[in-house]
Amino acid sequence: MTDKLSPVDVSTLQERVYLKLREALYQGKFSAGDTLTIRGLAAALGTSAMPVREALQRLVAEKALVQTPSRSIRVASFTPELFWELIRIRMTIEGMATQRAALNSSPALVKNLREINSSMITAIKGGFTEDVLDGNKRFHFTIYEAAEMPQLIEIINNLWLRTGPYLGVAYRMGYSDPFLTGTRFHERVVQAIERRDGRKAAANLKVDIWATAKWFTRHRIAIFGEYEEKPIQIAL
Amino acid sequence: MTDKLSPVDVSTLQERVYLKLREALYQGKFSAGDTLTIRGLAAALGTSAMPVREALQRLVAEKALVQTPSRSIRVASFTPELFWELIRIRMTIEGMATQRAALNSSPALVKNLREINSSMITAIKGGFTEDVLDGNKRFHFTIYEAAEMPQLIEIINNLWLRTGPYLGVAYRMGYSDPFLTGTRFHERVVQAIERRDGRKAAANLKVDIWATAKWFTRHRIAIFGEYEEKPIQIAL
DNA sequence: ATCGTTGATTTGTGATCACACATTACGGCA
DNA sequence: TGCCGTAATGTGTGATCACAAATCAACGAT
Repeated sequence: MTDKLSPVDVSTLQERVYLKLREALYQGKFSAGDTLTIRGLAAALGTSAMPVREALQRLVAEKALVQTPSRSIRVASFTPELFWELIRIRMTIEGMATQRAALNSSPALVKNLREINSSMITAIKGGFTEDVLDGNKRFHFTIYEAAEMPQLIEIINNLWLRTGPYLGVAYRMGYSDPFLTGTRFHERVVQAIERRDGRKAAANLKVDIWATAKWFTRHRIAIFGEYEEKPIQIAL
Repeated sequence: MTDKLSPVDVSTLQERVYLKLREALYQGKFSAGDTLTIRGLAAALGTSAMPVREALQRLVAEKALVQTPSRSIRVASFTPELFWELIRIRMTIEGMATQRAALNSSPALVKNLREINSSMITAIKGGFTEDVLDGNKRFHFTIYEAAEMPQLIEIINNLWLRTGPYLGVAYRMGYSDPFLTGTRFHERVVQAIERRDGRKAAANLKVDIWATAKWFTRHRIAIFGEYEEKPIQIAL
């Protein structure tokens, strides 16, 4: 009898506000350097200041937002140096997760990854850019889940949140080429996972991350806020 | 004229409360599983509830504290699985930082590290356990600073905060043997950095982390809260 | 004795307000 | 026109309060 009941929503208002803002950041609805005000967001979301305030501070703690010395809250913006540092960190950490995932390889996992990847390809050809973004995220995190390291996934999630606005930029501009080349690396990752070759899997995944990042700087996408000094292009 | 003035403290109350709680966690003044109440801490610190509330939520966002489904806030406690996962993550990330630090090696850095390490040894022999803890942290972070990756340091800092209570346990018990063996690995790390051998440096640092963690489980230190189910001892 | 119930107390959440500081706009003076 | 005080507005911080949910204690029934 009781098993027919689905759990009711017991989340707090603060939590829902947090998720909403997080989602908006992921989708690049805010651009780097934007100032977010408590009262402004509270009015927009139809709540009081309190929940917004706590959600914002949580995002600041997660480094998705930054607080200026004058205590106003802005969307984090990168210098090229910080951007490439983050990419290097992602390559190391997500490479680690991939390596462990390969050890836990199973036919079901491989099949699942292949399906996601091919659905990505059709989404790219069809021009459904939002599906492409979603598929890319699903592909990566399906691997990371397979590593069975919950704390590591939390960390990776946080890193993605920081780079989130970037992919959103590509989405807005209608670009999808970096993802198309990405699917080729994805296939190589899957093949390595299939053979339980952790090193190869990690190596190809790192190339995927690197190639995508490289594409952004090659196209000089406006991801570096003008708030920072010296937005110089650097080679890896 | 104005250069004679030193800057005044412009930090917020919330920030000072946060730092105080963080420090307490580092020193292991709270034990795993303890419940922290807003009003209780506010009374103890002589502030209102507001700053405490925000400091606690920041620590929750950083995973130093956890929030139960009933929304009470506790000091995070580990299962052995989560503990070893964290150690593995630390080995990878801090290994990465060490590798890059070796590339930025300089005679000054090597000299500095040797001094810290030898001061650690005398602190151990003298029984100044607090200095030992401090020296160990200084040794590691001097290396990580040399990597010149600010975001990476933030991440490492957070990982140390999560494992913080543990070293505090050793401090309370008056143990210092894990640190004595640690200084031997430290010396090997320094030698590798001196030769700019990133791989060797990272490898020895990983062993240092692993050996310290191993010591804790070998001595069955009570680091795993009874709040969790199945606190089983596992081998790496 | 064990379990469920009831009541008292504690606790987190969210709203509202006062205040100090930051930011902006305006206006006068060089 | 350019610069600098000054007023006006906006904004984060911290305090306080109301409320619902959780926790704990005492009590009674089985």
